[in-house]
Amino acid sequence: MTDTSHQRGTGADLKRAILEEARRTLVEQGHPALSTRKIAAAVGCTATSIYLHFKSKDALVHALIDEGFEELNGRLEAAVAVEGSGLERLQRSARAFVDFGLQRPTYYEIMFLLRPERMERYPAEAYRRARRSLDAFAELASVPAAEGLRRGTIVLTALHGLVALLIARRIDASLDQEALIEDAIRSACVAALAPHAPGGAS
Amino acid sequence: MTDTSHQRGTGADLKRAILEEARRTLVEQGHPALSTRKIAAAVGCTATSIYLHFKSKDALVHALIDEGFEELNGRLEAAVAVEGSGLERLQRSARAFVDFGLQRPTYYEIMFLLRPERMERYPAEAYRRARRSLDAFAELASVPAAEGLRRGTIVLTALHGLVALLIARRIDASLDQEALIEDAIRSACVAALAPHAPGGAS
DNA sequence: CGGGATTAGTTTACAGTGTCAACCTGCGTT
DNA sequence: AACGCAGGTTGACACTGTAAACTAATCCCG
Repeated sequence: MTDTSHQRGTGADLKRAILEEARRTLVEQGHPALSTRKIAAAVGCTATSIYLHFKSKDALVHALIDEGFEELNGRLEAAVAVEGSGLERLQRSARAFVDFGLQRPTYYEIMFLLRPERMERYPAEAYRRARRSLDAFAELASVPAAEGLRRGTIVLTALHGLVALLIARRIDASLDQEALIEDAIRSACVAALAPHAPGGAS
Repeated sequence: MTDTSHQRGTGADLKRAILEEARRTLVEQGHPALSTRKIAAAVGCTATSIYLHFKSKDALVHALIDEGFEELNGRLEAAVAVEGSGLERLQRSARAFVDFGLQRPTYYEIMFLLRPERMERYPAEAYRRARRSLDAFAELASVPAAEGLRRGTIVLTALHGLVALLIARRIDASLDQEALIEDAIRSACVAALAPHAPGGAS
């Protein structure tokens, strides 16, 4: 028998199992329900074993954050790829961003709603990947070209506010949610591509 | 001696002291640093004594949330009161909202960044007061009148996203923050007062 | 084939957290 | 004087993340 009672597979199997269980808990019960002990119990190991495969609980969450950005970036790339005017593509990207947030609220939470200064440093290289959504908006909103980053950031903040308040159920229930989203996206995107607002110099 | 060693004042004094200490901790160290035991130690009572004056830790946080909304509403009312065109007043209100968030980030956190479903029910009556900021925006943005609530909500979401990402330091550091805020506010407010976007029927 | 070194787990323990139940204590009232 | 109660305490429970020390199996090398 290769089965030695403890040690499932090479040990990388346990890591996979931990990650899977963490993902399931995240999706089904949200980030605050993530507990090393609960994961360990579900997976059949002790809580401390998790630390053999992840430096800390935060590191485990980072892995899930990466998954989230992978999916989000995929959606954004797909949205940008479709033909259309600049405004159309920007709007489609925005819609993809919002849809991701509403369809994967628990992922959105760990990706955008967690205060980063309360977590261990998210590795710089991963952080760069996390910024790709912003880059997408910046590129599409580069009407005066030099202002792409600012315009893109403004679009991102508007969308983030929309998603954050929707997820938190802080939006008046009497509003038609779909109409609200449509309208908010249109406002943000049109403003981003507007020629140039008067008042600011340079 | 009226001093009976334990029992400071009528007991309402202790409640005040607890609230003060909680406020100080919140402002100086943020919401996650709020701990019943730490507050108790600082105030000179036991952790459980807090529960004589507050139903739960959440109830204590609710009290702080109320304080926050009191200040925010005051600022908004002051901003609206100043004379000017509708756009000007809307922009000033928006600016007041953003300034509040940046100057009182820890208050902003418990008011808007905490997932409400994870807290005990915030009393309905208090919740109404919390909505006054939205009402302010809705009133100012009531260009087609019937759409005031939607337009106001969109302004609120845009501002919230801006503040949330600024507080979380998720905004590219190379951007001029002041210019970003100005631009974001202008975009949101102008869009809110735009005559009517084409495309949507009715 | 024998024997360290390494790997992958475990047990135990620590320092926290919010909160509940039981107990005590001194004051005001009847 | 006795009662009751408001306001406090002690101690406990069930959690949390994680560090230290220990154990058992495997791998590689001489």
